[in-house]
Amino acid sequence: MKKSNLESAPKRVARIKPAARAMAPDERYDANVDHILSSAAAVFAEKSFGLASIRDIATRARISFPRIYYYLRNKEELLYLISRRAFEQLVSLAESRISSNNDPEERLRLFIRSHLEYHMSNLAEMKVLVREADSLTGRYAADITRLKREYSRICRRLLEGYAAHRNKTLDREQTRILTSLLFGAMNWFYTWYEPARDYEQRSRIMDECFRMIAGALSAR
Amino acid sequence: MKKSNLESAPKRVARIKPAARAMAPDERYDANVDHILSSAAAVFAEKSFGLASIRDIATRARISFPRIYYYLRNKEELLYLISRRAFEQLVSLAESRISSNNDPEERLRLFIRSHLEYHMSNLAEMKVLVREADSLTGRYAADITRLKREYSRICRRLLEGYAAHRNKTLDREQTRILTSLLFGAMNWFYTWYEPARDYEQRSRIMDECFRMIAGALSAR
DNA sequence: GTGTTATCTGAACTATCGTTCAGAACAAGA
DNA sequence: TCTTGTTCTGAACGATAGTTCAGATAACAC
Repeated sequence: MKKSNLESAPKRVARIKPAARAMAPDERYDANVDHILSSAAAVFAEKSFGLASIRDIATRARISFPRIYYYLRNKEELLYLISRRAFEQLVSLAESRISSNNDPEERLRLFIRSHLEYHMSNLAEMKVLVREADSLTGRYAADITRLKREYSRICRRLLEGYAAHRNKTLDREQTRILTSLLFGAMNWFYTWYEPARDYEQRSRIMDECFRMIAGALSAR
Repeated sequence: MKKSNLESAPKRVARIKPAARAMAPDERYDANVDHILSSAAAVFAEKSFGLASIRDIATRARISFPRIYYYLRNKEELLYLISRRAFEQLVSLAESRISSNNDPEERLRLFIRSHLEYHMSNLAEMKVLVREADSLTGRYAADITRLKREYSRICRRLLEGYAAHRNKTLDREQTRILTSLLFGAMNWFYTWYEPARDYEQRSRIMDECFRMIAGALSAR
């Protein structure tokens, strides 16, 4: 049985940890892919995609390097799957959070919290997502671009909703600019966040971020 | 005569374009280094540091690849000098802009304008600066970190000055967080700026950016 | 047990990388 | 023209990259 991750998902048996004994075959296969992907994310985050080697990733994952090719097609697919997973998780996390509330202000705030919380607990993945945004090519790139646009649209809608709620009118350009500025502010996060120092500031950070984008609507 | 770019600057003769005939030897040497560095910046911006090869850079610069080693020590030094130049230019541009004004609000606005204008006219360099921030090692890395801190401190000071001017008190944490959010918003710029589409929006973008950070101080 | 299929790995292949170097080409002063 | 030092390049180096594959090993059905 072989891998083909762009279209469908194959399933088979393996084990990376002896502990993972009691799993069903499919679960183990998925767990192995997971383990490889998170190791790859860590290595890509540390050395960047271009400077990281398959052998580095295998070492970090504590497996032999040809084993990676049993589960994944090639190096680019590693990056693709890391990115896809991250975006899918971001989208579904955001959607589940904002669905619980109807107040436009609260919805925007929840989106920011959702994005930053995911960022804080998935620093390696986010670093990869942000830095390697255009290291993918062809269908891989197209696929990720689509997801990114989807995610971005959620944010833009929330911003529009919040503006309307405050009786401010934003034209297309303003909405686009403000959305980009907000994503910039949030995506820069991994460059300065140090868990040991900043963990207790988490909600303050999220508040400041909301306050900032909210404030951008004040003076008009 | 040889190169040594961490400490002092060497000088000698060469010519990359026949046009650059009338230059003095030192000027030509510097012009050649410049030409190599800006070609390297373009290639690093396009393919990332890790994926770009010396041969790619030489091709882009239309020179033979060993020639790069006549002027520069190694690949890392290319990245180092690109980064150092960019930061030095950013610092001196910002300083010359804000020195012309004493109003705290205008000074902050001028800093933002300065940063974004530089960004807009040096997209490749900024992309490299932002993405390859930690691809340097040892003294190279230490040197750039120092410059970055210096530049960042300028911004922080301006933010503090502006807050004081509006009778808001910011504690250390808030200042740090807001500075980081502002830099994030600005440094994300290269990911969405398309000259053909956005050139006319330049000052609007800078205004929105200022309004955003100014607005962050409003609601307290 | 045997057979079958899924899983894994050592070894090897080719390409390309960063870097070096011996010497060619060139410029300039004598 | 000859000399001297600077500038440039073709060719080559060792290292390491991504990837493949034949065969070893393990898992399971019978």
